[in-house]
Formats: sequence, structure tokens, C-alpha cells
Amino acid sequence: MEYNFKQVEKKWQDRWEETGVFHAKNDYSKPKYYCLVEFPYPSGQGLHVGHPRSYTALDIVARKKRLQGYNVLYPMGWDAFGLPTENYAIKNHIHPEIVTKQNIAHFKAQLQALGFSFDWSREINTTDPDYYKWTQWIFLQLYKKGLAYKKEMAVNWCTSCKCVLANEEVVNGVCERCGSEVVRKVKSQWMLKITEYAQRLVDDLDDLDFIERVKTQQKNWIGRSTGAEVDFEAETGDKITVYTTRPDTLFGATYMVMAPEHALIDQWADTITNMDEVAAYRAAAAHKSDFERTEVNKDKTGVELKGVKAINPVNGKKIPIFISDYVLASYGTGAIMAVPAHDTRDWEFAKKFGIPMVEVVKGGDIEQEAFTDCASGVMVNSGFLTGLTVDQAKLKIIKYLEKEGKGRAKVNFKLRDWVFSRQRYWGEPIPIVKCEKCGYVPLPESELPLKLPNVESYEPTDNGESPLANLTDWVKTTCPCCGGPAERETDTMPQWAGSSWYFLRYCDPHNSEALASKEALEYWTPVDWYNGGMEHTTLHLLYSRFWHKFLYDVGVVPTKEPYQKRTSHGMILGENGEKMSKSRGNVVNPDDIVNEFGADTMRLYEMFIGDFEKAAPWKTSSIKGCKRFVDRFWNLQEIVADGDSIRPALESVFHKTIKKVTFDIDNLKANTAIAALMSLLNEIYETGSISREELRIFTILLNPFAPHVTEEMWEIQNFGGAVTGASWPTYDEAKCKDSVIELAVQVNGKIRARITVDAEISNDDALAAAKAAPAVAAEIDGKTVVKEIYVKGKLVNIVIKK
RNA sequence: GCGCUUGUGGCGGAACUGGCAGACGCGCCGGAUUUAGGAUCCGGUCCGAGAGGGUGCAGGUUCGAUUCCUGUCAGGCGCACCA
Repeated sequence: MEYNFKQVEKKWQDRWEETGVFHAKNDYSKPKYYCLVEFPYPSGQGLHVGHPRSYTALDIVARKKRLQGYNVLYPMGWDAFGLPTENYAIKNHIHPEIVTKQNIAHFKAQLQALGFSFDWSREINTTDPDYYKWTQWIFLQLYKKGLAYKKEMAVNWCTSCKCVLANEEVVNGVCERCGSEVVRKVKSQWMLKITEYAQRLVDDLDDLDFIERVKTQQKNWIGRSTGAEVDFEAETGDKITVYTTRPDTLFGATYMVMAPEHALIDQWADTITNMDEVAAYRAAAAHKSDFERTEVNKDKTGVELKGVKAINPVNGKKIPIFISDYVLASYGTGAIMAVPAHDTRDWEFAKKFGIPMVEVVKGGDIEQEAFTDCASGVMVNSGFLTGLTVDQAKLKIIKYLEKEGKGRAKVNFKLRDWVFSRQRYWGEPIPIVKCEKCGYVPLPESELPLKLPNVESYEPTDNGESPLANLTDWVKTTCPCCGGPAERETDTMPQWAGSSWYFLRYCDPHNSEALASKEALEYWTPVDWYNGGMEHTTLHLLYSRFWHKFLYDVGVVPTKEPYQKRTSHGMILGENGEKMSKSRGNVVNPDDIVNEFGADTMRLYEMFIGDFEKAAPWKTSSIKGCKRFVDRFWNLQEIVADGDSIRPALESVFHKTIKKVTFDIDNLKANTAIAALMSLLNEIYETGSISREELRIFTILLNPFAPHVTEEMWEIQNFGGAVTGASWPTYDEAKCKDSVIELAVQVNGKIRARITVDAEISNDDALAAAKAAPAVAAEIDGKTVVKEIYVKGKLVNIVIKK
């Protein structure tokens, strides 16, 4: 009997939709489980084969948890604001809202064809005013707490598109889309103070069940470093504060370097004797794009500030001051003390400019290269620090500086505040007005949502303003504070805004009074398991943790962290092992696979393709193995025999398989779970029949992976109700064990025999049986046995002297 | 340069805390069925005739190493003058 997957899959997808069987219940007395996958950006290209990898993995978890009796929330929605839609709208003069609607319909149909058990009654869409009302509301709370502020910032400006680009859209110094030159333009931008949360964003990772590489990548991105600030005095009497992680090397500071943008330089304009040269260098640095600045990084450049020297606070020595673009204005204090003997960059610079070096940590050869090792080495030429280790010296010098008032311990972060403005149409309007009298005034919450107005053209304006800036009627408004004339903010929020809190909305998606009710949040949060791509580790994941912590601080959410567990899937590559892309011509369309092989087979293949966390190349020819598995499962009907128990011969393998599948699903190892089910199926076929109870259990075990064929099987076999209402089978640890086992017998580590023994055999009996095996006996005959090892249930190793 | 990560048959990949390397699947070979092909079913498949040799390479620890340690090579990802 051939399995008609097309008919069966459609039948069950329709039935799931009708019965709402996967809707999360609002019964807060049951144990809950919240599974989350990153909601997609509904692009015009439709679903990619990469999407179902993540969705299937957590669909399996969600389905299993339901069978285990949990109230499961497994929702889906649309992260629908964003550039590609806007660009499509510009090109084709179609409203982005319409494009978005079409794309969502297409995506949703594709997802439903794969049989995911999403709770579609909780579907959300970031571009829906009922949704972004709350995105705007959160922004207002941030503003009220002083965490949103405006700042003059250099932004990326594409000369051809005449628009502002996000950093991610600038590739190798040119526009990602058109390849034209990108220049810097100074604009006033909304910023969010994520730096205020830097410390907590690092510390709180400790209590989370995130995979290690996600934690390290977040930590590296936040870039916490501990050191000290040291105050140098200039001959002018001004204080120059520097940040250093190596205060122990202070006696080796032979010059200072300031960022070209440093404010003191202007103050010293009359004192500096070579101001022309200095000004020229500063102008050149200002013109360089970030790209150029990092490209030139091989060769250090700089100019000495002649006429001003600084005084080293520990030894009173006068040292020269340089400006150089290898010192960044945006990190630390924008100035450093340079210790060429013990810092690679300072060493290069000093070599080039002929500045003397002073070795203050012994252990390297500073003529050859800077000695930067902290772990070994003893302080020399360092006054009261001489003779100490580096660590001791760090503590002592900080104590000294603090006592003298010349410095202090200091922690710094690489993390910068979040640039929150986009000069774009297709995003959430920022709910702020600018009043000449009152300054920036937040809209009253009663006026939310501030809806996106219709515009004629979505194209950004020539001067880099958002398309909204052309809508005079919309821009001109009255000040909520004084009632006088005011102007609306015309920038919109970045795409990261809507996705920073979406998982909260799923808890209570139709609430018009709050972003979600307190009860719903208490019950559902935190997300128990969140899976997504590594590409979102540093932006989305960090941003949403930041917003969540803020919402916690203002009493909106009950948990400090949004996600308890975070895992990450590897990419699915093209058949040639390269990243799938249109231009490489190696894109696989999931629709084609579903049409040809069916959704169950597609799901199985996506899981069976390899280690979930690693990248894996797609191979269409391998799919048939999964198709055969589905068909062979279906054909079990032909050999089903009466019997309401597991036959004794299969008891141990059944219990082992239940154990393995249960364990593997929880550990993201669907690939080996499927392999175990395939093995079990092979064993069943070897016996020539299957009992009804065996088929019932097999059907439940396979259900999370292949939901359609198992539903149909359940119904045909009349197992009662639907398989989605069944209970996940349990295993008996005692029955997982075999009564007789095969031991490998080694002599000096080489296998010489295999013996079959009772599983509970004693140590001595095992060794005796091993030595009695003919091949072993022959080899050890007349030799001295040095050692005998029995590893329970596995092997025996006899070590003899040669 | 720094951080993370990977390296196992023709291919995708298995192997729990050091204990029988290659599970499961693809492909391939042989057979059955078929007018033929496809599909299906059965058997075989790391290399080597064999002793033996095999987890990128070279060492080390161990009775025993894909697993631990040292060095080295190659690929992938991320960050990139962060003082």
C-alpha cells in the first residue's frame, strides 16, 4: 500500500488548524514550557532551507513536551520592518505594507506545509500598530529613565543611494547594494545607553544555560577590561587622564599618545609650536573613513605636539606627547601612556619615531619585540615596585595612585551605546516631538501608537533625512507639554527594536492595556529554550537582554533574564559546501523538497543531516534514505500482529530506544535519535512482524519528527483519540540492560577474541573466561602476565611481558 | 594579530565520564523480482591477499587515546590599533 503523503499531510494540517490542538492553554495551573525560535523576516524570496532546521528542532521539543504533559507555548510571528521590503517598495512603487502582507502570506503557507505545531492564534507582526504601540511605549520608558538620548554622530552615507546605511550594510568601505563609495556624515542620532547595563550583561551570563560559544562571544563583544586611570600633568598645568590595563608598567612610560580628536589639543593651540603640522594630521585623520583607518593600521603614523610635555607622576620625568590615530577617541579617555617595552603597538610606534624604551619587566628581549607577558617576569627599573611580580605591582601601584590622588582603579568596556535612529520609512516612528520651548518632549502614552503616515515616495531625501521629513502636515504638530508649535521626530527605529521584546508579546498577544498581563508574564517567562543563529549573538541577543533587564528594573517583567537556555544551529550550506546564495546558484527551495518527498521526509532529513550545531552541506540525493524510512514505517501495517505488549526479544532494544530518543531530543541530537529509530525499525523487520503495542509505542516516538504519517497511522490502527493526545512512553532502566553481553578480549591492547558472558559476571570470572579463550590462551602461554584489566561490560585486557 | 571552532571511509556523519573506531543513512558492488528501466527486497562494503595498518601531521601520558597533554599544519566563523 503506497503512502500518499500529499493527501495525508494536507488532511492533518487542516485538522490541526480546525481543532487548535497546538494552542497554548491559558490554564496557569499546569506546568509550562516555552519554546522559542527566532521569528523570520518575511523576505520576498520566501523560506530558505535553513529556516526549517531551527523550527523543526524545537518543534520536536515542543511536540515531545506536550506528550509529556506540559502546557507548551511554541509561537511564531514576523519581524517585518526592514530594508529589503523598503527597497522593493522604492523600486516598484508599492506600499511596504502590501509587500509585507504578501510575503507573510507566502511564508505562513510554507511553514504550515511543513507541519510545525505553532500556536497560530498568537501570531504577531512587528509592523502591526497594535504591536509597535508597545515598542514605542518601551522607548518612552527608556527615555523617561534617561536611557535614550540624542547625540551628534558620524553615520555612513552612500553617495549614490543618497541614504544612510547601517554599519552592517557597509562592506569593505562601499555600499553593500550599489557598490558606491560610503562617506561619513555627522548627524544627530537617538542613542540607547546599553553601556549602563554592560556589567550586568556580563555577570548575569553565569546563571544562564547558554552554549559556551554564545557566552564567550557576548563577553568578547562587551569587552570588559580592568585596569586604572592615571592622571598625568602637562607642563601647561592641565591634567591628562589615561586608561591602562598595565598600571604596573608606569615607570616604563616614555611618551604619551592622544587621539587626534582629543579636546586638549585645541586648548593648547597657542602653546604648540608646530600647530600647522598637527592641524594637517588631524584633518587627514578626520577625512579617513573607518575602513581606511583600519587598513592603514600596518604602519603607524603620528605627530609630536612640540612645546608641550607631560610629567610622569611616579618619577617626575618629562615625556613627549604625540597624536596618532591608533589611539581611539571613543575608548577609555582618548589618551594613553605609551610603554614601548611592553606593548606591541607602542613598540612599533617608538621604533619608527626613535623614542627611547625603558624595560620595567624582566623576561623578554625588548630589542626584538615588546614583552607583553603578564604571568612571568619581575619588575625592574621601577622604584618602589622593583622586585615585585606583575600582579603584585598592579595592586601596589593602584594603592599608591589612589593615596596620592593621581589615579584610580577603573573598569572599561568596548561596548558602545546603541545607535537607535534610522533615516528610513519602514520602521517604528520614534514617539518624540521637538518643541522650541520645551526641547524634546515624549508623546503621552495615550497617543500611542504613533502610526506611520502614508507617503508618496519611500526614497530617503537628498539631505539624509527620513522620507517622513517631507510630510509637513505630519511633522508639524503641537507640543504635548506647552501646546506651542513643535515638530515630530522623523527618524524611525532600527529593525532590532521590534525583535527586542517580541517573546513577551506572545504570552498575551491581544492585550490592549499592557504589552502583556502580569499573570501571563509570571506564568510563561522566562523562555525555557531559545534557538537561533550565531549571527544574532552579539546584536539581537544582547539588545533583547538589555531591554529585558530594563523592563525588569521598572517592574514590567518578573525575570532578570529573558531566555534561560540558548542554543544555536549550524548553517545549511549548498551541495558544493558553500553558503547558499542566489549568486552562487546553489539555493534549494524547500517547496520543491516538500512537493517531491513530503514534509515528514523533509523534516527528518533536516534533522538527520548532521550535528545540529555544525554547518552541514545539503545533498538532495541523500533525502531518499529518510523517505524510505517513512515508507517502511508506513508498511509496518502489513506485518502488524495482535499483542498488547512488547515481545520479550525486543524488550531491551525498545527500552533503550525510548531512553535514547527521550534523552537525545532534550540534548538537540535529533540526528542520533532518528538513527536509533531506524535501527529499531530494522530490528522489527528482522523479526517479521510487529505487535500492536510495539507499533503504538513506535508511532508515539516518531510523532515529533514525522507528525503527519504518525497521526494517520494512529487513526488507521485505531489506537484511540489522536496521537497528539497520547502519553510519551517511559522506559525502565532495568530493562535497558541485556542479560548476556559480548566482551572484547585484548592482549597488550590488541583484540584477540570475543567472548559471550553473563552481564553480571564477576571480575575474576570475566578474567578467567577471557584467558580460557583459545586465541588468548595460546598467546599468553608461557609468558608472564603483568596486569589484567576488566572494564565492566566492555572488555578485558591482559598485559604480558614479551 | 586576537578570540571561538572544526579536521574520522567514496560522501553526510556516529562513538556516554579514556575502553571493541566507522552506528545510522547516502553512494557503490552482487543477487532476487521485472520485457526493460524505476521502485522494492536480500547480502556485501575503512585500507590491505595476509601479518597488519588506520580518526590532519609529529611527539607525550596510559595496560589502553578519535577522546587527555605539548608542538605543528589546514579550513570555517567572529572581532579587528579597545591601551
